[in-house]
Parts: sequence; C-alpha cells; structure tokens
Amino acid sequence: MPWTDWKPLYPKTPFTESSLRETLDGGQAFRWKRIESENIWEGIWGRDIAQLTLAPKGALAFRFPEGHEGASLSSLNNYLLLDTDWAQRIDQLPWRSDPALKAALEAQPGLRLLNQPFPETLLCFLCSATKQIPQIKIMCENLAREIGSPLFPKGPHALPTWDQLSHVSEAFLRSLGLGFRAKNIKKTADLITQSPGILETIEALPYAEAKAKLLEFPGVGSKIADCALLFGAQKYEAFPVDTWILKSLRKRYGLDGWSNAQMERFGRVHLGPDAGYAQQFLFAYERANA
DNA sequence: AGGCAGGTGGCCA
DNA sequence: TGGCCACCTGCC
Repeated sequence: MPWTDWKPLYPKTPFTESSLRETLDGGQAFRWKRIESENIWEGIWGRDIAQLTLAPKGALAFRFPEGHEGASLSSLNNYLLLDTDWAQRIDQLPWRSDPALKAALEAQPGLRLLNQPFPETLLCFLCSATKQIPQIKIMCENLAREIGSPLFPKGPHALPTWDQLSHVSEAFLRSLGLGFRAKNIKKTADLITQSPGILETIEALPYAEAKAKLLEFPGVGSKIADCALLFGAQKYEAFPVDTWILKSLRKRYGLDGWSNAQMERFGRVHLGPDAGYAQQFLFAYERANA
C-alpha cells in the first residue's frame, strides 16, 4: 500500500517515544501496531487509517494511504486531541499532596487520552473482559476482518458497526474467538439496533446518566462502561477500576479491603474531574512495575 | 496439566 | 452490600 509523504504535526503537549507507545498501544485503543523494525505506528479508527512516527522536539509526523487522504487530517487531529493542553490538565491533578500520583505522572511524561469513536470503543471493551491486551487486539482484528467493511477497495477493514454485528449469529462471533463475550455483543447489538440513535444520545449525556444507560447493555458493567465513556466519549470523570488500578490503590494508597465500588468513589472524589486521566497514569505505572 | 487473565451477572446470605 | 462461581479461550 503506497503512502503519501510524511507531514509534520505539532501537538500542544510534546510526545516522547515512550508516551507515543503508551498512548497508542497501552490499552486505550486496540488497533495500533508497530511496523516491524521501524518506529512507525499504524492505526485504524472509524473509517480512517494513518501512520505516525515521532519527529524532533516531541512533534509527530503522519501519512495516509495515497489517494485516501480525504478528511483524514482533521479526523486525526480530533482523534489525537492535539490541541488539548495536557500539561495544564496534569497540573490540576492533586499530585502536590499525592506522592503515588506524582511518581506515576513523572514516569510517563507526555501520556494522554485518545478521543475514539464511541460505538467502536464500546465494542472493543466488550471484548476486553478477562483478556490481556494482545488477546483483545486479536479479537478486534478478527471482528474487523470478518465483519467490518474495507476502508477502501482492497484496503484494511474498519471495525464492524453495531448494525453489521446485529446481522451475524452468536455462533459466528464465537468462531472469531470471542468466547462468552459473543453472547453479550450479539445481545447488545440487537438492543442498539432496536433503538436507533441510542449511542449518540448516551454519548451526549452527562457522565452519570450516560453510565446508567450503558449499564443496561448485557456484558457492560461498571468498568467497561467507564472505559467506553473515558476513551470514547471524553467523560474524564469516569474512573475505570480494573485489576491494575485495584493493585495500585491497595498498594500505593493503602486501601486494603475496599470494594470496587468504594475504589471508584475514592478515585472520583480524590482525583476530581480528570480522574480518568489520572487513572491512565496509575494504570501505566502499575503495569510497568509489574 | 491447570490456573489465570483490563469483568459481569446470577444467586444467596 | 459482600462473597462465590460460571463463563470461552489461549498462553504460561
């Protein structure tokens, strides 16, 4: 596949090699891969595809497949949230009074959140239950290849839409390696297609109401709902509590014996309106030190 | 070979 | 609310 020439992008907050990797391939998104032996990342979101690489001074360079540049640049800018002042957001977090958070922030300078399409974020995280990142990526890849539409003739595939998912059987989803997640995805697809516009509605709702609606979908519990809202709907109050955050809060904050619900509440109360952003640092930090 | 993994939901006290 | 368990599948 021929690509255009590299062009520069200047994010308000600079990247590093490590923050680029952690942002694209650290568990927020599941469709980025590193091109062999080169420091190039290739990723697909919605109906767009791009390659990225680090440029001098924390800038990025990007390119698109030749002939498919279309509206991609504004989409890329929006996806990567290049105009967001992440340093300013970090400064608002309570790191001054929280040594554990301070250490996590300093370990991953340049880490940021992505702004992924909401419907596919929900799908990816429905796949994520009790799976590790490499396995989740394989499931997403299978879904895209077998059910999703090609981005352009002979091109790679987008993740399937919920409408496309509603047209396949649970057995077929199981054949893609989804296991018990197949039933949840199938049922969720049926519910979504029965209520046209429901995901757009949910995405536009305030955090608490959006979460309550998401919890009505089978297979979507508190953690998956928070991931979909944080990574796919820019609800930064969302504080997904997974096994890593559980470990982090137990070990570094001394919250032994707390329930997941209590942990969630602690995160949102202690870390504030950008709790989800802080969560991403704690998550990366805990995983790096595993 | 058997246990465990970015969880959820059902059941029981 | 809290504890316990089944649930697919693949990897260590």
